[in-house]
Amino acid sequence: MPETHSRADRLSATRYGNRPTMKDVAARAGVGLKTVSRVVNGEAGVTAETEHRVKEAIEALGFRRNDSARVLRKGRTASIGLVLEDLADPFYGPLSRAVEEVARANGALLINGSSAEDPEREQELVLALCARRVDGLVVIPAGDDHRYLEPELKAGVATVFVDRPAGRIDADVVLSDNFGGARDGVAHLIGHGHRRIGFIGDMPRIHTAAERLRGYRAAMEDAGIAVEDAWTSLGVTDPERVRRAAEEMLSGPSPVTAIFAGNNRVTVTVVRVLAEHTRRVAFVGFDDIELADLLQPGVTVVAQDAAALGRTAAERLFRQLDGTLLTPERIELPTRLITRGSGELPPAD
Amino acid sequence: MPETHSRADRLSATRYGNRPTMKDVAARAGVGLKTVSRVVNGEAGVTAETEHRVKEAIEALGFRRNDSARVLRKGRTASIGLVLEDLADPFYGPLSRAVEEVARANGALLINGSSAEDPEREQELVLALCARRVDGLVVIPAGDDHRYLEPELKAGVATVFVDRPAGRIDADVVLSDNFGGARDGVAHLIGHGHRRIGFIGDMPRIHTAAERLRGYRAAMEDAGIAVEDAWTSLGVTDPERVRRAAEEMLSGPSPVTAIFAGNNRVTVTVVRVLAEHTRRVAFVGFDDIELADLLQPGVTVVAQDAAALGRTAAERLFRQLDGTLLTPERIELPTRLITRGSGELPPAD
DNA sequence: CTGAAAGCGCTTACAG
DNA sequence: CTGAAAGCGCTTACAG
Repeated sequence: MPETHSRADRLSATRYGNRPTMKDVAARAGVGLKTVSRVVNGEAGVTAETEHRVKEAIEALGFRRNDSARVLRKGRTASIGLVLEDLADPFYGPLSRAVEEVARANGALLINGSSAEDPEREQELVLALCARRVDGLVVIPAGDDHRYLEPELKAGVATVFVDRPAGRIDADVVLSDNFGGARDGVAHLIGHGHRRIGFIGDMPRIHTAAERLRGYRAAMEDAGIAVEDAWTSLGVTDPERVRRAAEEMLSGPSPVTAIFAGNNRVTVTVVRVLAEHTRRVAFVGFDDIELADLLQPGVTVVAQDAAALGRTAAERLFRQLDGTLLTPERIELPTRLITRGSGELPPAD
Repeated sequence: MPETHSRADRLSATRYGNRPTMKDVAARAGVGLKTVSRVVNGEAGVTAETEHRVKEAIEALGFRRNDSARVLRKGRTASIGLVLEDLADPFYGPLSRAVEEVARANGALLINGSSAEDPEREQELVLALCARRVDGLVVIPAGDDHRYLEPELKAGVATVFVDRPAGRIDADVVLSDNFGGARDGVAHLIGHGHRRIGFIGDMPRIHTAAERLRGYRAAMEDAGIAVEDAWTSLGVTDPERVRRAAEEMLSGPSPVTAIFAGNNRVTVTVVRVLAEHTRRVAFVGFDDIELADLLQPGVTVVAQDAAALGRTAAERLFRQLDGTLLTPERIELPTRLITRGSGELPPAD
């Protein structure tokens, strides 16, 4: 029969303080502290009879080892921190899950936090994680100066940056080929006859946004097309701003005939604007989005592999912790152009 | 000038053990341990001069308080655990983020884990979190027997279940009105003239799947329609199974004229199948999905508010920790029918 | 096979 | 205003 306890019961007990400890178990089983420790940790050198008595005491008291205390003594916490921009962004779901799986395979738990694209909040979070003595850190940085991490790195906190590089420190980084992906995507539009192509991206201080813009410019230059100021727009990716940017590019005397979107948030809004638009405008977006194949036309994208970014970063993190890895590296993962229709539309004029 | 340290340097230092401690700071500043503690924690009663000296020592040594040690002494860890099915599922992104925001507002960090819909893995994760002495737990359960949590609840670990109820224990739970939402969605199809309506859902052991099926049956019964066996299909939500289920319902001598999907994973696949289908089939899905408004026709859904689920649960968790909350409750959040076209199609015959 | 002592890095309770 | 001692719940190193 399961006993039931009212919440009042639970609270009357000063929480946490009155949980049974190894000392309580030892007293009840009539053995020494170290013997309990041996049984709890499955160490050898305990007679079956003693072990049995200890296990009974553990069961009877509802003992559960306090890993906080263990950690203090052992040095490693078996936990890693993941700092990203926004847990709610679909791009980070598969990335987080991949990091978690690698952590799990290495016996570690994952502490997660969103920086909300705020450098101060990033630093606050990272340092809170360091204070908890996480063994390692996977960081999608919001800021561009990470010298605040120097003492931590020196103290041995493993660190890998993902999606964007670290600023002003030497650290491992795993990212997508943002430049090449954007260049290919824009070249694809040019290949389909477009010359007036717009670029709408995230804030220029964000590394991926800057790189993708650079890719756009490179493709245009390769084709000998001079980019007009009115064709590029960088800024926050909220729907209102992106919508305005798209509508401006699409109006006026010589509107763009194609748009390249700098990330998934931008894509969602631009696709909406284009759906309301009468003239057909070609479109390619960076990042794949769900159901992109079912829209009319299907949405052509430059896809990056978010899970692979997370997996690669986490694996490097644990290799740092093993001591296998000695030199910080920059790893670039390829992107993939997926053609579905929107990027293959010819210019409307 | 930022110094740079090779990874080898960092590793040669026995990690973690050789971080400066308060004792080191005290020695360097020529003060007692308690004085350092006072400065670090911003407590009153330290002269400006002493404080200054301590701060200099902290800076020089790169001291960062070890919160693991602090936690051991204080009792509360200022961290909460969130166990969900799959971090990569877009339904859980906004939910996690909402839990994180509430945690942050209460000064707590979030430890995150995926159960992968496996009851054993859920238990393993939950107990690992308890061993870390998280202050509270937000659980989207995979299993249906949570008696293993009894000792933890008794010890004062705050706990709130979300999306699905706890099994065999008395605990707070926050969920959507799965029954009512599904019933309304199916009634909507019936209102548009459908009588042969299919239901494709998740595994029947999952509470939400069972409730939504019950809602489907209730709507059919209210309309006096006898449900044929071939019209319902429950099981894993991977694309192959769902596709097969949909195709079977749509073929044969008297196919369904409408389909109700039990969750977002099912919706994505069914919408794909219907897009390939020549005959027009009406559709309503449980859970909203991105870009649903841009498909042809727009996808009518029964939307639940994932962020509200997370926020409500986390807020209750902290109210438990305050001692404000005394009786476990079941909170049901309403769903909302969003009509976009697919659910308003008339029967094809 | 078993256990007493010391210590991990902090905070608490107390004394000066 | 300041600090020495004890203790949080474990593990480590050692002795029997």
